[in-house]
Amino acid sequence: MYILLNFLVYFCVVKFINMLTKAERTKQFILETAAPIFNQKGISGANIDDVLAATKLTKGCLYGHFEGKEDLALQVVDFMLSNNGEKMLSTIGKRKTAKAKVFAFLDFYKDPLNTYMKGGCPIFNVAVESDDNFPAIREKIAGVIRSGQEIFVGILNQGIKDGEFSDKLDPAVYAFKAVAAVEGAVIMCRSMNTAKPMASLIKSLKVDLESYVI
Amino acid sequence: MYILLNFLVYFCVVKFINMLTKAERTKQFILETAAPIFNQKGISGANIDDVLAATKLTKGCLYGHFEGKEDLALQVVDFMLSNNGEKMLSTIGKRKTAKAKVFAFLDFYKDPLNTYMKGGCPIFNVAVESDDNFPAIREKIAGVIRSGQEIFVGILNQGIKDGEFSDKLDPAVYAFKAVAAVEGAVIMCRSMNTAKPMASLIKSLKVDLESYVI
DNA sequence: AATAAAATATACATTTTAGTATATTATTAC
DNA sequence: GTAATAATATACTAAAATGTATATTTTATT
Repeated sequence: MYILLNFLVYFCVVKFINMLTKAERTKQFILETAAPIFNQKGISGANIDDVLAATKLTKGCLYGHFEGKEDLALQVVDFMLSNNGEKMLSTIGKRKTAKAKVFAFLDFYKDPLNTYMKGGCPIFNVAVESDDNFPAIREKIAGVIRSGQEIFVGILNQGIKDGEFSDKLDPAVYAFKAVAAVEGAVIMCRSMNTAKPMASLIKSLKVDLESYVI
Repeated sequence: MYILLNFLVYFCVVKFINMLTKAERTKQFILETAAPIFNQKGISGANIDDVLAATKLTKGCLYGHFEGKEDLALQVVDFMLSNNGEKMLSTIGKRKTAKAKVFAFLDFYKDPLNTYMKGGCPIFNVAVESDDNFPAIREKIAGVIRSGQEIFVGILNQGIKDGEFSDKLDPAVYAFKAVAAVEGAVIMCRSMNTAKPMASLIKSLKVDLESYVI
């Protein structure tokens, strides 16, 4: 009788609800909470005590899940990157045509002062900090940028193949330019504390692409 | 006789050569040496001992010239910004036409792996780190970006006035796009450890402008 | 319900970094 | 040339950050 009850409780609470053990959930919670701290303060600027204060956990707990600050930083970066990737893919995935996908990508950046994760784009934030200091992380970021470019180029190529775009369009050049511009703009807008120039930039990048629409 | 000699030595060594007192030169030397450290490691990542090691000076000396790390960081940022501004203005100033000025600006960024100051563009490096953490510095950067945009827009407007460009060109939009793209590209290239995409980007931005040339 | 294993809390130790007091040396101006 | 002043060096203190040992509590399984 009691055994059955306990099993039920265990099943409902632990397994059925999310299939995650307590420890796994705690670790995930730490990563989720630490991510915006690292994204805002940077890897060097963020510190363990910030994370402990935000999570209201203790050192014993944190060090039970992570070997140290370096390990935490690395996993936080991984978390931010996969998080960002998911969000971007789902944004683009909702659209059918190549043009719609590109437009959705551009619109993703329309509000640089209120990024989905506080502190701006994690990819570029980490890119700037890691290029000279953290070679392992730099390589990780490089991989993300490269694969992002590949996806973007793939979309444009598909557009050409489908007759959406003229073959005068150079996918690699447009993809690089669009990402560079929009990300550079995020940084400029955040510094100047205004989203205004971003709107015209996105419009302009759309016009550029439109000029290749058949 | 000795008085004359001393006066001569003083005049030649201290005044004639550079008009700077020893202390002023030391301070300048500290700023010059600290700048690339801060530019590479960031404000949070850089520390006093790094600067002491690089300058081979001692704490007593450094704290004689700066109130503390915060003061040093602030003055290093100022140094980097004015340094960058001078370099850019001299680059642009050498050119006569608006088109040549813009092209010179773009070419300034052609080698993102070997920036004139180690660590990439100081403006954007500091912009990324300061946007959430150092409001005073953020405002300083914002001012530099704004005045940079004004200068760029001024050049384009002059170009329109002089009949170099069609008045279909929107100076504010092009200026913002060019800076955002080229700076975003610096970050991407540095992360991926290749300057290659930058070349096509610059070419593309030049082609964009050419389309407005009358 | 009981127990082993895992997760978390507490208190402490270590390391790193920033900052200061004082002594020494060099510079400047007479 | 010398005295006053400023610059620099040395040795120490203070604070902040990371990391650890151990105790306690919670979770997961029977």
